[in-house]
Amino acid sequence: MKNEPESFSIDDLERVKIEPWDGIRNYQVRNFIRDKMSVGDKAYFYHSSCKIPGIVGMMEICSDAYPDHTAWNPEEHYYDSKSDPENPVWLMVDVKFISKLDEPITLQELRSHPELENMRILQRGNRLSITPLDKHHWDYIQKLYAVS
DNA sequence: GCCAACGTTGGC
DNA sequence: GCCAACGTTGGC
Repeated sequence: MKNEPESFSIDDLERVKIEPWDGIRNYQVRNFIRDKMSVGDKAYFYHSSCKIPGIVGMMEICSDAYPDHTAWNPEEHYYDSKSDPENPVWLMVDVKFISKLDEPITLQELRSHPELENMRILQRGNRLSITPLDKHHWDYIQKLYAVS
């Protein structure tokens, strides 16, 4: 799950422990959190659009998908007139902090492992802020995680 | 700041 | 339904 650390970082999550992952405004990503995610699933937190992009920690999904109310408020940056309480187009999930890496697993490092080359987040042109991970990719990164 | 890649929008 | 134009993402 990607986020720009300037808006919300792993340190922020460590501080608040649980956070609604709001602001999803892409249908593929919405369908993914709605249909494929379950409470108890784990996710890597990835910092994007920053000096050293990469995996910085781990978290757990701790809610089902529910309406993203920030889409209803014209004051909000992610306001979207298509969505309202009667017809909530956009959804979010709550995530819970698990751990933070002392040293991030950088994008550069991820790319250096041929075992990971098919990971969605590493594909050219991938723009989805949340991407599913194959189990073998998750497990492989777990090994990198253990030594970071 | 640049630019490739992609999703969305809207005219037709 | 097509597709050009536009906005956004995100690495570099």
